[in-house]
Amino acid sequence: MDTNFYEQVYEIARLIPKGRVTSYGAIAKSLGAAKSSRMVGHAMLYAGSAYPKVPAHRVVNSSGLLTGKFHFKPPELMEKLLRKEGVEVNNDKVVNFKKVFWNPLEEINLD
DNA sequence: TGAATGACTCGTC
DNA sequence: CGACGAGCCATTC
Repeated sequence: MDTNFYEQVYEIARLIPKGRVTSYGAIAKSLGAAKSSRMVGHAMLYAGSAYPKVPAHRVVNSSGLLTGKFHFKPPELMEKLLRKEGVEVNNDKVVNFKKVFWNPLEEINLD
């Protein structure tokens, strides 16, 4: 896919450190398209087809809710993976979201 | 080409 | 604090 937009999303998503999560808006913002947060979510759908695979489970909405968990093969996989990486998840939402939140804008350098 | 859709976000009630 | 509505943008039919 020459959809560079998605590629950028994957790039950011892949940069998400283990045990950390980020929001669609944050990724979109890092791409310079803060308003295209929805596209980030759509890109995540392609994540399964993308390679290397993208840790879509580390991407949640601005509230830390696992909005896209139902899109996983087993909807519970997302939460499972996050917990496995050390991210506490309760009621489909990330616990201490602010603490585990990973801001791409601060980590990524456009140098 | 116009209309519909979505793993979002924000402001109001 | 929870529910509702409108805005935004790229992709698809």
